[in-house]
Amino acid sequence: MEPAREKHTDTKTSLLDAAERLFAELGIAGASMRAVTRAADANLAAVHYHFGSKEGLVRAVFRRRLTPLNRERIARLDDLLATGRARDVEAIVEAFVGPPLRMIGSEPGGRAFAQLLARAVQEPGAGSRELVLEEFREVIGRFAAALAKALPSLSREEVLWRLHFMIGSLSFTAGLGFLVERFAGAPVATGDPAPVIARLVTFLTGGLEQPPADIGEVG
Amino acid sequence: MEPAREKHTDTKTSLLDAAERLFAELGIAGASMRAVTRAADANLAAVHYHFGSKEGLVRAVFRRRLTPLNRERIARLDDLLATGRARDVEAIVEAFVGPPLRMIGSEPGGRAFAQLLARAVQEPGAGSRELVLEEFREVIGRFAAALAKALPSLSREEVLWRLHFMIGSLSFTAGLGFLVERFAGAPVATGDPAPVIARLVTFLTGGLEQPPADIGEVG
DNA sequence: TGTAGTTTCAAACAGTCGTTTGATTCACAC
DNA sequence: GTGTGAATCAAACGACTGTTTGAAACTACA
Repeated sequence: MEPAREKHTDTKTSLLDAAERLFAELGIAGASMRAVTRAADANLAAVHYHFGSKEGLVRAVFRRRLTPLNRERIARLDDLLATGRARDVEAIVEAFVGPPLRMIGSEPGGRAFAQLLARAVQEPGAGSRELVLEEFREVIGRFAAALAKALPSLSREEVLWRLHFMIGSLSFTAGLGFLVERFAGAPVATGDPAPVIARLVTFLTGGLEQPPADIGEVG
Repeated sequence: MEPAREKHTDTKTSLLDAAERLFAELGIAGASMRAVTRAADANLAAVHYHFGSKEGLVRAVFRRRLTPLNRERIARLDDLLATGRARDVEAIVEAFVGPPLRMIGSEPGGRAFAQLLARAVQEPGAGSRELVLEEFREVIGRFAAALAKALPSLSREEVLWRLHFMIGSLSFTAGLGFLVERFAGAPVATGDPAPVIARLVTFLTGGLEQPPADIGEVG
């Protein structure tokens, strides 16, 4: 009755790849299981056999990339702290935004997954938001603490807000380079994310290093 | 055969209000017309009578708020340019992010619409992305030009990228304050968006005023 | 070759989707 | 009253949704 544990992952990964791509293109709600299984050259019932339900497939798609991604972020942060660069804001920012943006250029389904991830945080239903937030909890906590130490003039609340703004820029950028493409005609260099990372790190570092905002006076 | 032009807007606005709320809560694909018409105390066929189709309803929901919102942004920018504050980056930023964030606190469905808008830019299908981008075209162009003049050390491409990052932070913030709420327990002051606006303006101004990123060296 | 267990398959399940229809009700001019 | 077009209504359309079923195909060990 129970499906095999870690054996023939052939159709399983085919389903994950197809789901990743179609979820990104059509949205989670918009990608039907028939479309996913057709794209994966698998039978309609294969999803329920391997993942139990559509929601199970969604969770598996996210976990496959999100867990190692956040592991890399934390490893990079640990490396910074171990080598005495705990006050290097730019390096901390790079450790946060670098891995996901590099994933876009390196791994095959990276771009699709980045789009999917950017949308999932705000997309309701399917429990994708809760899952993503749970996967992010440790990373957020670690980087918030690191930024608080690197920017001692900021209150903890201020640090969290700026981390929030930072995630916003990253999410928007990871999701699409469309805005620049669309409004500038600038041929965004797909494949090499290094310039985008450099620009984003510069921008975010400037914002993080600002003196605390004066929120006393209300217009 | 043709529906009346600008007459009984009663059920029409009821449908718009209900659709705005449900689209934000459940997503555009997730909110069925049956749910919308039930929430609006209207007949199922009312949507097709007044808006032609679900896509027509979606477009109407966006247009109702987006057009005056962008008009206000441009009016504020014009005011800045007319009063000799063309180099005041902080004021330009405020003119861009202030109106949508203030809308959240002031108008009844403002919060729902902000959520909806934040998602629509990245949500595929239903043509909502194209519609929103079209509504934003003029605003993006105007603010890109203004920022380019206020920040003469930046190339046009660099300005567009930073505007892109800026929109990302704004979109993420307008969509939800959930991150700060979730990870800090900080009771985000709903109703009064002034502190959030002040924090965001400070952050973005710091990022915009950074010297150009060195994208020559690739790690 | 026999048999147990994993995986795949076609077919159907009940339910929901957006849309359409044709009749009915309503407001208002004559 | 009569007539006219806007507005609302219940009911149904075909298509599509996620899920379930039970049999068939396949693999591997005896």
